Amino acid sequence: MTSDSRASKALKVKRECGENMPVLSDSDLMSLSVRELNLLLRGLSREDVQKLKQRRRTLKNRGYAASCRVKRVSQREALEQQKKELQREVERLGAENAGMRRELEGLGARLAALQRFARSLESEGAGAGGGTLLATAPRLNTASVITIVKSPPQPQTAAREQGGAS
Amino acid sequence: MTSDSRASKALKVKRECGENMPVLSDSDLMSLSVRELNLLLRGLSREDVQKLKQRRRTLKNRGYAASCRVKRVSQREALEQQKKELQREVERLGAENAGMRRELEGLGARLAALQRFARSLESEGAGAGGGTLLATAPRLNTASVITIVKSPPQPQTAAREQGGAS
DNA sequence: CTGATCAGTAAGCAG
DNA sequence: CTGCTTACTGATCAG
Repeated sequence: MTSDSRASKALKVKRECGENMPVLSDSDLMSLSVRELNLLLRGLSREDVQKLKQRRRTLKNRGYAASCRVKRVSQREALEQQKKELQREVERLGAENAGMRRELEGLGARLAALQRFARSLESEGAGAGGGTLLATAPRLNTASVITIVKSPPQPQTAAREQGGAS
Repeated sequence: MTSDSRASKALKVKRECGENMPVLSDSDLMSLSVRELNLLLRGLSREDVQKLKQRRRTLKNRGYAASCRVKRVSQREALEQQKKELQREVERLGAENAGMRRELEGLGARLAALQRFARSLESEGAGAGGGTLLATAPRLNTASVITIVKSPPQPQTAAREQGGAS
C-alpha cells in the first residue's frame, strides 16, 4: 500500500451506544475473567448474557486479529533482517576469500622463486661455483636435496618436478 | 493453524438463493465487463442494478483479498528460499575459506622452511644472495611439506611429519 | 472503475 | 474457554 493516512481513520467504525449499555462497557468485557464476568452478570436475562458473551468474544477476536497481523509483520521483518545479515556475511566471506586467494597467489610465486633459486644452487653444486652463496657455503649445498610435495587443489602450484628424493 | 480441513469448508458461507436471482449468478458478475453488464441490466430497477453492482464489487473484492493472501504467502516463501540459498552460500564460502586457510598454512610452512634453509646458507657465507626472496617470512609454520636432506654436515634441518608425500 | 491492502468479524481448530 | 489463523467484507487509497 503506500498510503497510511487510512489507518488512522479506520477505527471510526461502530462507535454508537444509543440505548443499550447494561452494565459493562467495551473494554470492561475484554479485561474481566469469565468468573468475574459471571458475577457481574448475575441478574440478567440469559439472552443478554449470551449477547454480552458474544460481544466479549468479538472484542477479544479483534485483539487476536491485530496481534496476528503484528506477528506476521514482525516475522517478515525478522526474515528480511536475517537475509541482510546473511548477505553481509556472504560479502565478508567473499572478500576474505579473495584476499586469501591473492595471498595464496603471492605465496605461490615466492615459493616458486625460492625453488628456482634452490634448484639453481643444486645444479651449481656440481661444478661452476659462480654464485656468492656457493662460494661462501660450499659444503652445504653440495649434497643438499630438497623434496617438495604439493597438495592437489591449487591453481598455480609452485611446486614442480623435483630432482632429488630422500 | 496446522489444520487445513477448514479451508475446504470455509466457502460454504452465503450459498442460499431462495427467492432472488434476477438474471445473473455469482460468477457471471465477476467475469462480465461493466459495459456487458449494463447491457444485460437494461430492464431493471435502479435499486436492483445498484444491488448487483455492489454484489459484483464484493465478489471482486473477495478475489482481490484471496490474491493478496496468495501474494503474501509467496513473498514469505521467496524470502525463506533466498535465506536458505544465502545460508548455503555462506556454508560454501566458509568451506572454501577453511580450505584456503589450510593451504595458506601449508604454503607458509614450506616457505618458512625454505627460508630457514636459505638463511642458513646465507649466514654461513656473508653473501647476500637471497635478497627479496628472503626478506619476509610468513608467520605460520606448522606441518611443512618440505623435506630437506643434507648429507655431509649438520642434521639440524627439520623434516617433520607429512600427510601426502611421494 | 480496478486492484490492493487494512482492520474488523466470524468460523474453525488446537490447547 | 482462550488464542490463533484464515476467508470474507467494507473502507480507502492509488492508478
